[in-house]
Amino acid sequence: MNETPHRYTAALADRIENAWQDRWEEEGTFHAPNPAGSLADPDKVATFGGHLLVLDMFPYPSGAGLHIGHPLGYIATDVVARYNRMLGKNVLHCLGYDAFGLPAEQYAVQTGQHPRKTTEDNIAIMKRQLRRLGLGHDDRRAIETIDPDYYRWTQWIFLQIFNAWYDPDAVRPDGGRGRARPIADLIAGLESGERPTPDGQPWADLDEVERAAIIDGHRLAYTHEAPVNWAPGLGTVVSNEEVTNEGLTERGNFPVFRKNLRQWMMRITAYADRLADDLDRVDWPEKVKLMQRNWIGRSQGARVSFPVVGMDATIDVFTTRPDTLFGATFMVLAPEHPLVPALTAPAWPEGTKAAWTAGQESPEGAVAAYRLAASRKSEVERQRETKDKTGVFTGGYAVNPTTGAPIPVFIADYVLMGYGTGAIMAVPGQDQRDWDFAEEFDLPIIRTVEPTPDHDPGLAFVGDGPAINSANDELSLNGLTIAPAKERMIAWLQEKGFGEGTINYKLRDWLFSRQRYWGEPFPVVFDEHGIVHALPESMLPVELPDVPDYSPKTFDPQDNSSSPEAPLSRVPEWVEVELDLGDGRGRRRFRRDTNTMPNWAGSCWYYLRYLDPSNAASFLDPANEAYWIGPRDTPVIAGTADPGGVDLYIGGVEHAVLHLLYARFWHKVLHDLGHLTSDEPFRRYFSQGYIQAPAYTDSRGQYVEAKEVVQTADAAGEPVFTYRGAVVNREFGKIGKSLKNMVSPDEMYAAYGADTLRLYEMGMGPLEHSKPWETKAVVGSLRFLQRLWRIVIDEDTGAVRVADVSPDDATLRVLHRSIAAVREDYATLGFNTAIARLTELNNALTKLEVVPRSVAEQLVLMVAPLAPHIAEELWNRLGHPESLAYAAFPLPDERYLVEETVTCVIQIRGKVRDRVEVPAGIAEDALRDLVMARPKVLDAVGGGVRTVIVRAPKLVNVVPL
RNA sequence: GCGCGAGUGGCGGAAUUGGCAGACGCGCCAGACUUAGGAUCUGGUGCCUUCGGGUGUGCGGGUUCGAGUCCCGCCUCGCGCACCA
Repeated sequence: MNETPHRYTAALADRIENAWQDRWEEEGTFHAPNPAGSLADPDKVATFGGHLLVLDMFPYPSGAGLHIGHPLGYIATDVVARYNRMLGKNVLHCLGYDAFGLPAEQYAVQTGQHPRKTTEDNIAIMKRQLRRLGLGHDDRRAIETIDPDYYRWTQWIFLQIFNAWYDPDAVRPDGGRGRARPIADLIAGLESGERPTPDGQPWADLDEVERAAIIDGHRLAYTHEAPVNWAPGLGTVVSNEEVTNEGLTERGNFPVFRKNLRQWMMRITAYADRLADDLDRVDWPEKVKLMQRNWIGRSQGARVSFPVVGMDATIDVFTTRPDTLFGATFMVLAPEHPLVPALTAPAWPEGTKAAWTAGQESPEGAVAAYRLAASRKSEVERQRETKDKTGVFTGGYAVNPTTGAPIPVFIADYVLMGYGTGAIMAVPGQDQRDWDFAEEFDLPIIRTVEPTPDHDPGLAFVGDGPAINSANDELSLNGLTIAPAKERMIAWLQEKGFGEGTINYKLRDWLFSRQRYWGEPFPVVFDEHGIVHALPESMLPVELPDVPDYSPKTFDPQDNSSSPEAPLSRVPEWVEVELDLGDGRGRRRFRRDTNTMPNWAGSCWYYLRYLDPSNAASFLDPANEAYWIGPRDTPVIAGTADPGGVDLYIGGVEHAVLHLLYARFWHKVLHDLGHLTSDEPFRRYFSQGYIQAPAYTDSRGQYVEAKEVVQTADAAGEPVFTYRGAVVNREFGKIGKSLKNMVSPDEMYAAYGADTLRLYEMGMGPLEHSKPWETKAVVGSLRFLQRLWRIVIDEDTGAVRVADVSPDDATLRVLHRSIAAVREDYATLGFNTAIARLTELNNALTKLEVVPRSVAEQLVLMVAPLAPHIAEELWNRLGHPESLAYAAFPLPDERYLVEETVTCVIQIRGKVRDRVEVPAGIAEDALRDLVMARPKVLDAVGGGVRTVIVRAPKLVNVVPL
């Protein structure tokens, strides 16, 4: 230790890193000036050559602190940010905290403290851990969603949405149709009679409650009584997006039941088309675009009405295959379908088959039993019992409009109430599910598409082919393939009034209220008629009151008879208020809403507040919006209109259909209402991989503490892992408490320093890949920094050891090739290859007796985005008192990028057999002559030459006869 | 089942338009320094080999002077969706 007192060690790194972090903070090194508002510095803005907004996903401060997987994306954005500052751009990079929500509340309940206390404690821990990483954040913009100055604007945005409706006919600036408009426009239209009321009654004749119902039926945020996802074990309802495909809550894995409750909804379905279409205008991973498209689930088809026999009613279905309507031999309704009771016949009609009755005396008994059984099943059970078709006959019949034939109507749980109309026309010939049901219940099967000759006669035919058995007196589809047959059928349905072409979506409206304490209160009140009133802006924020007990009322997770109880309902003095809403009606008594917003609310717009964090007059100054995220002249996707938005958003793929969809929706509403020039929030999104760490299971399959596992090798040299003497099994998985494989960044800071950790995480492999963490490999990154240090600093004396000499030609070539490659790699997020190139240069300089100052300085500048502290320190010791944060990134000199001579590879029959140094500009003929005279070539072509391929100057391939 | 992505040394991973496979790092081997080394430094390291060479990018075919890269057919793994009408 003593012999090299100035070696770069973890201890030295610790001193250097802390010192630079202090200096950056004192000098406000990473403060990005705004064009307008409280952070404005227009003169400084003008000094930059362009601007860049890089964004990390909004972190949630967990109680456990960070693990080494968390910083991966933060380091990557920091490298991009630092690199772009060195290119002369005004770079905005900051980080705030998403602090409302379930986990904080659960942690608070567990520890018996107020969620504000635990949340703030957790933020403090996370801030310390992240500061130690040396991220170049503008700390003036570190917002927190729980801050009333922030959620005041979350509530304000909610009111914007509440006070808006979607006008599908309004023309947008981009020429498309459909946009949000102020609700006042709708009311004015209703008042003037320009817009009729739904049932045609004059507006003036309606009472207050009736009017409110009509208006609320159009609002983009509305309360609605409908089946929602109720999780008794969590004590709250959750959105569709928060239910896993196993029918469990994303948080906590609690069973979810459908329950009719009045809840806040967001009319995201109004934006379904734009949310799907505009994916074409953003630069996102195809995989994530696909996930959103699947979630929106747009499908083209037709709505068809089937008259019910003996009733003045129709069963409406949605189908993507109207061309197969002639083959519809029965219908199936979801058990919950509202028409079921009316359809159910008093007695089994003539022709009822035994299999249709489930052994019951009457249709009523059969239907009731089946509906009861279906209602008792949780989502999990319904998902699990796939394939086996069950159902019962209602005793009712509907008429196939093409044939006039009565067809039986069944209920079955393979038809879901939540999709389409909750009813289907069953076409067993062309749909395997219907085929299975038809076989099970002995129903007729009519093929209406000619199957291919090799098609299994025991299966439905879903492929394309000519229509058969598809004609009546007015219409014949026979011979047509699917696409024209659909067209013809839709035209006929429309003409006859039986249906029309339509588009169906899987996307449902967004359930927006939660029965929890730790969230934003709704900025609304209800009057004595139950009518919702928005609070005037002057009453914002509606602060979250203290409650005697903030823990949610939870129930047995399986108890679907329970109902949610919001903690805010425990403070009647807060709930019951007397207010003057400024509507000219004076002080009146109201009830506040005891629900709170989901934590998606705060994270739906945080990136907007980053742009103008302390604006008290507005959520965001338009000048700041236009500057940072306004649409660009050069579109991010060629051939489309640039949507504007964040330049680079890096984060995990887990929010592909949650946060990323919700944020796009809010952004579009705010755009429609004229608050934003951009119409997408994130013009470029990059999905990072995960860091996985080894986890170990013992003989019982239990996870054991990974830190205590010892690795040895058996006789064959294969690794063996033992825990307290017992052999354990290694696997790789997500880092965390559950797998007992936590690795904290604090451990890495202590053992190696932050720069080493940064370098290691960026060097592991492509950012988008998931890759295994290996603590023992981190030393490679430390060695890199030690060599870098040694290039500049004498390890014995601590003196700067570079010399003011001119670099030799070979060194200049390595240097400039590195500069060109590293620039390219930084621009494309290829950090692992950038590090490889820097390592090569570093190793080349290590071998020099005398290191030229100019080369060392350029290396230091190039390393700076990755390992900023050591770079700043070396830059400083090299005699530059200013921070290198805004120093110009090295430029490659073209002269050193072209080689004078290159190694030409000589292949014989495609195999490398010889090499020769040739001038880079050698002519093809000269090279051929030179190569053909080589002894190895002469040996090989004794029998004559078939052909010679010359790719001057790098390759010649000689093919002998 | 449908869709998407990926398979390269012991490991993580590199390879413009098809043109020297394995950059860079870990590990491993040898050496230096050292009382010591799980520090640091230097060199080596795909596999096989009779040391000439042979062989090699999941498997099988194809195109080409030449294929990790392009085409066809499989296999395996990962992710997403899934009774979506």
